[in-house]
Amino acid sequence: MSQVRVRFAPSPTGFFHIGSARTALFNWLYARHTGGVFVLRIEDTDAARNSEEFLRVIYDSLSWLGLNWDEGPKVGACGGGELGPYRQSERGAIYKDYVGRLLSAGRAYEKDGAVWFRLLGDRHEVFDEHKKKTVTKVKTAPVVINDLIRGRVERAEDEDFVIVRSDGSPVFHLVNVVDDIAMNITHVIRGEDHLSNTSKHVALYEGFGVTPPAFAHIPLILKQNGPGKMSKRDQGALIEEYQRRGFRPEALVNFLCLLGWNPGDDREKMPIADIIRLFDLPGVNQSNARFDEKKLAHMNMSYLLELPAEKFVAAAREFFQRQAVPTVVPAALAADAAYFREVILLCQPKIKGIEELPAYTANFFAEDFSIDAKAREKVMAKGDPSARLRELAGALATADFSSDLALEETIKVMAAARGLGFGDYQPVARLALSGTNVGPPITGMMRVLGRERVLARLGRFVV
RNA sequence: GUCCCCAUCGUCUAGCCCGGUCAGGACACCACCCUUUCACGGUGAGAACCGGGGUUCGAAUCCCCGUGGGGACGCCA
Repeated sequence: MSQVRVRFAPSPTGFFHIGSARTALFNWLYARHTGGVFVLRIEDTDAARNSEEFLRVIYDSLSWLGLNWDEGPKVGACGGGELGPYRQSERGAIYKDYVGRLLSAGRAYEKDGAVWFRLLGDRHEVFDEHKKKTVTKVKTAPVVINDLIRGRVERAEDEDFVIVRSDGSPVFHLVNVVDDIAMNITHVIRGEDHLSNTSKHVALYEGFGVTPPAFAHIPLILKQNGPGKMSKRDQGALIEEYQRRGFRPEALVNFLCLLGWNPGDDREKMPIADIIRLFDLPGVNQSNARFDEKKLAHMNMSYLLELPAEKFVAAAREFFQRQAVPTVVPAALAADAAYFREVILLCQPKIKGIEELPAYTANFFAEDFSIDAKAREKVMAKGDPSARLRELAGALATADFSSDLALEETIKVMAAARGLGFGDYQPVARLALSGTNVGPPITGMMRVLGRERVLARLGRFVV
């Protein structure tokens, strides 16, 4: 068989939905797995709802996820191709030509100013409960779809349908099929919500005298709470949201792959190259999957943890730069780059997401941090914190601040001399230094803050 | 209302096609360990074959019915 050609055909509505992302991803994976071509086609027939800005959302989201397209609108290194234009708003003449063929073959007719596709079979009038009106039903031979994921599906289309509106604009079913024919699409991989439409599409293929492509209907993503499929209004539905929150795209991609597909063994976290190698349509599940943000968050953390230092620092800086104006951010960005780097790397192993960073690191960039009342109460309730603080300040006055280990040693020696341990100093030191009882290792904090600031904070802290 | 798809722990899933395993893993939850706080990590516990009929020596696995969930029935895409 010739080269696989798949397509992703989003509509620029201003949102890039997580379900769309997975459809794009599965198409892309199949293209990469088979050495085929991934086509991006923009379904922007609804002129009123489209804009260049909305197109950007699509391009940005796909690029961020790493789903590069071989043919389609030219954006950066992506796009191009001989079978364009790849925006439906620019393909009017092609649709007109295809509709003309149907008209002259008697497979389409005009009624009420619109063009209708004519089904083949006996006709009779019947009252439709759902539409609350009398319609003309057509007794057609059932269409058989050999779905690559679902197997044999049979469905009979039973009413003629509009393919060109009375205002002259072509309808989705028509343009979809025409473009798939014109762009030599071999495999249509799309959401299960289109399974019922497929009988219409197959009828159109037959009308054009073209063998339909292979179909693969992937399961839907259901909202995590409540009934129904995920919609753009649901929590966690938008790709831009994850991008904005500093998620790792590779984590989101990995997570999305696992919604309805698996490598056949227990592996979950895996490099994209492995996924490409293992991915195949028959391995895709048939049942819908419920979205689980906790599992995604865990996957993201896992990727964050292993991110190389410079990439992590860059991701953090980028995230800080995009923040609206929380008080700590300007200070953090104004800070010395080397210092910023030290702070961020100190916190990398401790956080679950990039978005925690501003709050988590706030006390590194400002001296006027507040003291957490609960933490204070806890610390003050045990031992003699005020004495510990004085002793600590004394020891640190001459300590070596160049390494965590040296600091730890200094504190341990000083503690041992008094029959105490590191743990007797850690809580109060943390409270005085950061105002909380959580954070990165205390010696690391001291090293990064430096002697001067550490002593100042210890001295300033009132017991 | 009509049509289509689906059905294993709370969630994502392996196992199903080619019937025989203590029904496995991950997230979440709980306990313990590690520990310098908080995390990470480690160990362990609890947790599922939707129901009913068949077929069979034997059914999560094959068949039928029911129930439940999802989707489609636009001059939206």
